[in-house]
Amino acid sequence: MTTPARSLRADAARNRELLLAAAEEEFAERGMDASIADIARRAGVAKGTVFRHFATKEELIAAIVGGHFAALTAVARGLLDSADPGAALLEFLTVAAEGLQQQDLTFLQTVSEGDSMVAELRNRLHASIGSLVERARESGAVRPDITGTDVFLLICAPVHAAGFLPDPAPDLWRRYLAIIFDGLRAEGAAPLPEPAPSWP
Amino acid sequence: MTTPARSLRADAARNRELLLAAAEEEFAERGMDASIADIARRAGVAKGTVFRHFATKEELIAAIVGGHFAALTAVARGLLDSADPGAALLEFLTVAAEGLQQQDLTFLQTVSEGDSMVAELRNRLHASIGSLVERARESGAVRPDITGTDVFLLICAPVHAAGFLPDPAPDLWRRYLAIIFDGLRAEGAAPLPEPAPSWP
Amino acid sequence: MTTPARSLRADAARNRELLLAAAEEEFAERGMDASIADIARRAGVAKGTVFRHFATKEELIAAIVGGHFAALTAVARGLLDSADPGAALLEFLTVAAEGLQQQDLTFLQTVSEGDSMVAELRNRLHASIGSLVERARESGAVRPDITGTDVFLLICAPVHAAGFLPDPAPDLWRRYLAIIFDGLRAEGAAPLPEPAPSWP
Amino acid sequence: MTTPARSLRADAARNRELLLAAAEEEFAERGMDASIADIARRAGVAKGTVFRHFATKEELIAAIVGGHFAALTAVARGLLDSADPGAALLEFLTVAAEGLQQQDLTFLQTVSEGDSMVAELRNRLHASIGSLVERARESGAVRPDITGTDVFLLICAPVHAAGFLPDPAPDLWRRYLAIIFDGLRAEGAAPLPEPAPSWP
DNA sequence: GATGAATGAGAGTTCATTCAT
DNA sequence: TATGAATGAACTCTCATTCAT
Repeated sequence: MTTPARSLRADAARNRELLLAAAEEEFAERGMDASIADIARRAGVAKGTVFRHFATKEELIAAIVGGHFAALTAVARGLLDSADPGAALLEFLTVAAEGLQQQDLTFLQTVSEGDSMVAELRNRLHASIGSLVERARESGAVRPDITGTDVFLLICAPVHAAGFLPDPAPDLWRRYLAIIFDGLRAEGAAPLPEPAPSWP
Repeated sequence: MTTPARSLRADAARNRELLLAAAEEEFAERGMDASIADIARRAGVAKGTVFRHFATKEELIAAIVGGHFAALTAVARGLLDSADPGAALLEFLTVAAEGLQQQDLTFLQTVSEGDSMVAELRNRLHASIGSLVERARESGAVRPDITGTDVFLLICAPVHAAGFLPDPAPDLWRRYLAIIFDGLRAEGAAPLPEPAPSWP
Repeated sequence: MTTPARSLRADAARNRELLLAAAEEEFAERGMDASIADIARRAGVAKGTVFRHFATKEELIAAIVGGHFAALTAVARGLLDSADPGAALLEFLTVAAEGLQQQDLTFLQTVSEGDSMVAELRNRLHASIGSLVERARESGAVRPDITGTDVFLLICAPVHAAGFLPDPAPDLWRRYLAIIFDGLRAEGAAPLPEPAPSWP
Repeated sequence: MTTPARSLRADAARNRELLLAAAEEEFAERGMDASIADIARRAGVAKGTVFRHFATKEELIAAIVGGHFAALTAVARGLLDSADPGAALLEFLTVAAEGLQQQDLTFLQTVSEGDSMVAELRNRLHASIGSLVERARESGAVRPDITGTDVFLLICAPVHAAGFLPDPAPDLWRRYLAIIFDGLRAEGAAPLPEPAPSWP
């Protein structure tokens, strides 16, 4: 009963999602060496179809990274009116790490650094985190000299640390998130060296 | 006082050093995609010379990673009889990060994971860090449930975090080292979630 | 009656044939040192296209050798119901040598020794020759102690012998085939030294 | 007590022999892919020393092939005054095949085709075989239309035929030499097709 | 005379991308 | 629109050969 024109679009949309999912898995397993051919095979489409959806490999990577940024932005915004700002910030970092936990995809960020759409989504995420941190700071949950940029830069650290082990326990990153979050609180700690970085 | 009998070997040894330095720079700038051809060009030697010194690209990477591990082991050992164990641990993490600061080379570790020489050097570094942490723990400078493995895994975190900015201030990593080190101390902090990881 | 649905495949199939022909010529002229680049150039396609059709150089060689085996098997089978078994055997050896005559490709056999498809085709050829020889033996056309394996091993000898001359007359091999075939008949000859070899 | 000048020459001569032996073994095991480096290692000398004795790889191969030709020439000449010319010819072919038996080195002949020293030695061998065959022909031991060139071209055939089996019995070639030699006699056989080849 | 470090052309192979069907 | 065959540049690695020591 769907109109043919729509069914084609639906197919295309479905292919796009299949491709993004396949690409993410493939990048997770093979790192930057994941090939377009393997991604296409995993998604069950032909190589040419990948390029119909994403003109270059970089564009595909940008879509993945941008998707993550957008999802995290939604999470951050959803936590903005939480009653406990400190707990909200911890919750945000936890959810963010859970998304990364399966495999470290941080290397994709470097590749998509120049993409303007990604830059826009990254800015939005940064802004949302900024609000989250501001509330936490005002409530005394984190040091007064911690900024949203600091938190943004530290998101991946727990998963990344655990990833240095060949077969890390699936929840090991929670241990390092706890350590780092304690470092953000650190009641009575001395002021941090180096000024907070400015956002580009 | 120089040994003239080794003049040719001296040339070869010099080339080896030139190659290691060139490779490190090239990997830093280009990531895993650094090519042997570019490394050779930067070192001022022919492509074939790279393979005379390092039979495969992986062997070259292993030499770089192993060299870093060995250097850090020496640093850790030199700090073992320091009067202030807590300061010694911080000093170690600082020197380690300084070595990484130029650029993030952590992706090389993944490649050389299977190399037995690297594994041996990594084990030695891990053991030295273990001693450093044990002393710091006994002196009350760090949480009682922090292990050498924890510290080993966190070495790269400060530099890695700063690296998410396109043009980070050269000493920005010191800010994140301070945060993480505070998390390691965290007097009166609750016990960490997740047990400390075992070393493979 | 042609299948238009396969027009693209037809192009690919044509390239495959072009490549096999070019490879055969190139191997004949240059021996084992024939390069994929030269083969591609002679076939009028890009280097990458060679690898689309044959994943490795060995696979290409296996295709050539297997093709020859299959063609010879067809010849042998076609001669099985000939009225004169001795003449049929001679005809088979003649046709086989004609196929080799252009140039000696026997060195390719060594390379493809490990390939299972080639092994299968070689076994079939061996079996067909076995039948041909059995009939010739029963009819008294060849010595009683000659086996199919003997004949299989001697197929290339006439062409190979002629090939030791720099510019052999194009039909010189017929002279050596006549000599060897006479050796197979040799009425009243003494029994052969060494038992007939077993087929692996 | 040896003069230094002579001891050096003796060393050099010894190295030359070591190299030829090592090269022959290496070519037998690895075929044309035998590398100068492996030959040098097997001979226990440095790569540069190989090139002091043989300016190019082709020169080394020429020395091997030429050595075989010279040795066979000596054998042929030694058999020239044998009482039974037919047996002498068979003995020559047997000794020649025994030299090849260890491994097939015929592919080296192709490479050294252009070398003038090899050509000279090949001509001498051809001439000696010519005398051997002439006597056998006159004595009625071989067909009247068999020439020395025919025999020259057929020398390798027995070993080559046996070599098509993966693990031929060490004396299997004797079986094929018997067949071919029977073909050379073949009393009452029809005249051979194709005229005898002329020697270049 | 012997050594082995250096050279550099060229090998097989991979892969993002294009384009005819 | 989707396909997958074709492309060609780039890669790692090999090896005969040269030459400073």
